Amino acid sequence: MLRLSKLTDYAVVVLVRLSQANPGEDAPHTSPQTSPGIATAIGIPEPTVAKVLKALAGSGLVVSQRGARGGYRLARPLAAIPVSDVIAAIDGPIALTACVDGALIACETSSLCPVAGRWDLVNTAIHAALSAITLADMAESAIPRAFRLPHPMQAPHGHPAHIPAAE
Amino acid sequence: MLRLSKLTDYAVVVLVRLSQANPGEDAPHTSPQTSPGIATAIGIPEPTVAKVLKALAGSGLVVSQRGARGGYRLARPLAAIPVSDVIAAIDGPIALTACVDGALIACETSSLCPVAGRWDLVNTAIHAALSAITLADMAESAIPRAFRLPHPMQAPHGHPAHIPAAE
DNA sequence: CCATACAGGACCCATCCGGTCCGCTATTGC
DNA sequence: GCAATAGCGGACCGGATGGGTCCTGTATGG
Repeated sequence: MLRLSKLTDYAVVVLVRLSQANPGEDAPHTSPQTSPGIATAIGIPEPTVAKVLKALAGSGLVVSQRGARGGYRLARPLAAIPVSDVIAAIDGPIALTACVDGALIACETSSLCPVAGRWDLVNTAIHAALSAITLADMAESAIPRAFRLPHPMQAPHGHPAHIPAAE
Repeated sequence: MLRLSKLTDYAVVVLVRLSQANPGEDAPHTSPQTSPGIATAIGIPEPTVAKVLKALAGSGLVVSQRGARGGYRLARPLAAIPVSDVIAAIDGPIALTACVDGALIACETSSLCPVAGRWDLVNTAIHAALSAITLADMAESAIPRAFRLPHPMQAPHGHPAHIPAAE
């Protein structure tokens, strides 16, 4: 459950990649990265990357430069991008059910609304949890696990830490 | 995004309903409620309610009594049931992406795994947030809003507080 | 003026989920 | 002991959603 779209996952990868080739976020004169370039770098089909980038640009997470020598650039450093923003950019606003607060019209029509509880209570909690985690936190594991401090968490499992080597 | 299934919503309604006709949880001699009875009470098709009840019973949230005069009863009071349990019972374990920790085989095969971040970080945070909210918290709004204490939360909007009157 | 690269659509297909139905088993009451 | 009740477990189907692709337009730089 709570399945978030694969696109969101891609978005994180794209944003991290964007930050990697953008050493100085305060240096906007860095040449932007093209979507085909990013696609080949991270091993995701280009149209999909383009779609993700478009959504990201629409939400203001990245800035786009049209025309030749155009491309995308991070609008904010990773540390200033909570995952909630990424999710909202790709999958739409964070809401667990359709009957959150905008669907009261549908609730009015049916005399007995099957909603017994305030799901927005849950929504708020989830949004808060998601806002507390930034992309910088998630990107921390993108570096080889061997170089990371031994955390008291579970042993290394899964995630071969996305290798952008096959560029 | 973060769409949780309608079934989960139903599960909450069913559980709340179960608690309503179970005034004393410490009195197990109360006659259980049948799924068709609950279905007509809350206005949800019986097969669907039955499916929800089955999943709930499988996860131990409710106890079932087979045979004639059988039915379902709450295994725990609402205050002891976090929403995370309900979600896990209906929608399966709480995990945002398919590549959480069991899909490392698929990650090994592809040389470049599109996962740049540790989503389980997010998963853990969400699980914690969801575990902190119990059904009792959500059921609080099932009673008429006018009778509730003035909370510093947002103004009353949506959710006509599920009316089980059309029984 | 042309090549590049984003913008914004439409579009198709696989998958999943909500919903229904069937036969089976267990228990109670007559 | 029989029959009715009610949960159990599965299969099954249709609609909706999302992942993925493609095409046309537009803006920019050489």
